[in-house]
Amino acid sequence: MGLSSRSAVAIHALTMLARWDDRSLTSAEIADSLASNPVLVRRILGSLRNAGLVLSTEGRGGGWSLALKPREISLHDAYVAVEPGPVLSRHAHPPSDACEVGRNMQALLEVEFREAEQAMEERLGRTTIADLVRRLLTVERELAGSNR
Amino acid sequence: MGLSSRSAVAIHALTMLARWDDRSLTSAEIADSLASNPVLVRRILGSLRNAGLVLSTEGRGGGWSLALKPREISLHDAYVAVEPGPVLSRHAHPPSDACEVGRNMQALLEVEFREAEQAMEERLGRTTIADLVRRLLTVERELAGSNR
DNA sequence: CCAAACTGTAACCATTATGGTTGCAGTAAG
DNA sequence: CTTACTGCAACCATAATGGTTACAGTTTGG
Repeated sequence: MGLSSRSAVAIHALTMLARWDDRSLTSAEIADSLASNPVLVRRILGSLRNAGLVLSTEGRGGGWSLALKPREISLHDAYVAVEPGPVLSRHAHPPSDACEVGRNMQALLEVEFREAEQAMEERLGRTTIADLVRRLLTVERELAGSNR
Repeated sequence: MGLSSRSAVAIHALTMLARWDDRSLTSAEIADSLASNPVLVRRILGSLRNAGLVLSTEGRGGGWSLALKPREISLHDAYVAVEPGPVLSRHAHPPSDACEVGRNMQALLEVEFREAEQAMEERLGRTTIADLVRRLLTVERELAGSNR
């Protein structure tokens, strides 16, 4: 399949925090929306907090809120905060040094893969959480109109 | 980590086939260069054959060769031939339909992730196996020169 | 005709990542 | 002092991955 769904969860959570930024949300509320569970949400929001994207407060009435404005958080920010490794995996083992191809392939591939990943990340950086909230509200408004 | 290393193996193998395109290579030779084993190589080359990139001949003296010219095979071709799923994973479960964010997030993310993946694939499509062989030979030539 | 050298597959294994879950300590508010 | 949170360790089931063995089928060379 590919990477984990952590990026999807992170972006989902950030969008919720931006959508209801007048109050703080609990990990249980976010887990409900994700049809997941609070511990998983806290794990991922913990990574986002380490990256300085969200804040958490403990104790009763605590919860999570954005540390930055929605327009200051890109999908790329969420992605790098929660996704550890590279998208395109390199050789499992270093290839044979005895082979002309083997001893050069890693370096050649490293360049190609890195640039391909950067292209993807650059594209992710073009959309912000604010963009998602705006589109979200547009869709909801149109739905409300058609249900009149 | 991320995706499998199948793309790396596939590109490695294609580069070997292009480098020594006067003869056919066996899965054992390619496995040697990869410091891996023949069965794994045959599995991946099998995918490349299904994609029409390589040919195999059975029996004694058999092996693998390119079905196209090296300049007609891009890294993207190898990537799509061996990599099944998308790079960026979507939600593990469909989110809650009761939540305003939940019921819209999948569609919004689908657009963003797809475009990001396309940016990556577009970049992979810009390099061909012929490019890799050329760079490979350049490096080897320089090494030979400095060892004089 | 037979042995050697290949591909093609199925089956299996160990390791790892992932999502999910339980349990519990710590903290803050009412 | 109880309630409602976060924080975190521990654990589980599942799936993907790379690796390996085994063996049937195919082609060539002697």
